[in-house]
Amino acid sequence: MPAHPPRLETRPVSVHPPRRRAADALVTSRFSPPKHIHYSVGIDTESSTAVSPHPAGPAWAAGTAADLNRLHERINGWFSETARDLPWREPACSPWGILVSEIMLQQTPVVRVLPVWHEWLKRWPTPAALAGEPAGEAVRAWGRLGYPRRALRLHAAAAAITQDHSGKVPDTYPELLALPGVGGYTAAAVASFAYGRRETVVDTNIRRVHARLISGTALPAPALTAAEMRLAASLLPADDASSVRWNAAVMELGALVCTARAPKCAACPVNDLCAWRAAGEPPPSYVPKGQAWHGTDRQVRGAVVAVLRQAETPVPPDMFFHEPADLGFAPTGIGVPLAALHRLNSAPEQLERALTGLLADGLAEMHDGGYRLPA
DNA sequence: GAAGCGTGGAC
DNA sequence: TGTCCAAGCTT
Repeated sequence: MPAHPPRLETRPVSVHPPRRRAADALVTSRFSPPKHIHYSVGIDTESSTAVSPHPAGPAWAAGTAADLNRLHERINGWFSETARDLPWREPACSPWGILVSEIMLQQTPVVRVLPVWHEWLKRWPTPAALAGEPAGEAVRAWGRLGYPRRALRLHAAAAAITQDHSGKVPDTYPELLALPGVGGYTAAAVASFAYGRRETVVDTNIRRVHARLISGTALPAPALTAAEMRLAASLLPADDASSVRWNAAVMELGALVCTARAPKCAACPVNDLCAWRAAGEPPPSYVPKGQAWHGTDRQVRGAVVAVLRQAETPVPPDMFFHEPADLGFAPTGIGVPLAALHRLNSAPEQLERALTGLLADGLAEMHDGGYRLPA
């Protein structure tokens, strides 16, 4: 059955912008609302599940324009007072800086990204600068952020931007989506935050806020659904500037207040409107399965990449399969990650799988009979 | 659609 | 200590 867009009822509503404090200058300047906002409120009239309240939810969720405006006012006001002064939110931050931040922030906490992001932008202030160096340098500079394939893809994205976009980060969703390592979330986030476009940004924070506030559930579904996208789109303010601010504000609310564990409902600007609270905070309907770590191939891969990051010359296979002490390595330099690798006591087959996988993924290559990061 | 992919802080 | 989880993407 062909998909078709839901019918939308729209009507303009004017709202006053929240008061602005001097301390929020950095944040509010990038996410500055217009003097008079005219929301064109979209209500999904065909897919009632998208915006319908939890049966026990408060009256606001009837989905009227006034209700939606209340949400916008409250959450935007909270954002003005509470938003963190992150460097990629500064008006002077380039689209490249924002793209780099979005890739680094995938599955990775802000506090760990900050120092690496600063070093990265200092060393490679433009996509062309990064594209001009070997991919292995990107993996090295990635440090211990995790998921080093992201570094590889960011390097590939820089090359694509340099070759196909004259060195300028593209400003439309489809062009961004075509870049390596850029999926639906990141494409929408860069188009919104770097270029001020009206895009429906949906990340894990926003999904969780919507799940609780609107749907009345403790957690969103295991995977992003079409209904969630429709809901997010229906909540998005109509004009570009307001939509950008709303995207950032809801994400920040999920990151700081509406957290996965122990949400700080007392500090929430919309706690009286929350369907999940009104329903008595029912527990999640499913238990998310945590990722195993100890003893896994992933753990071995990580330890091997740590060795390659430290190595200045190709690493012979023997060094992975034998005790570093037996090979005469002091517990310094490359001896440190080697010792860590051997403490894992992984089976030779597991080590073999890790090395083979790294070669297949382009995170390692053979040179002079040894393994090294891609040159 | 499910599985695979890193890392370290918080509780 | 072990478990959970963080601005996802790719195959």
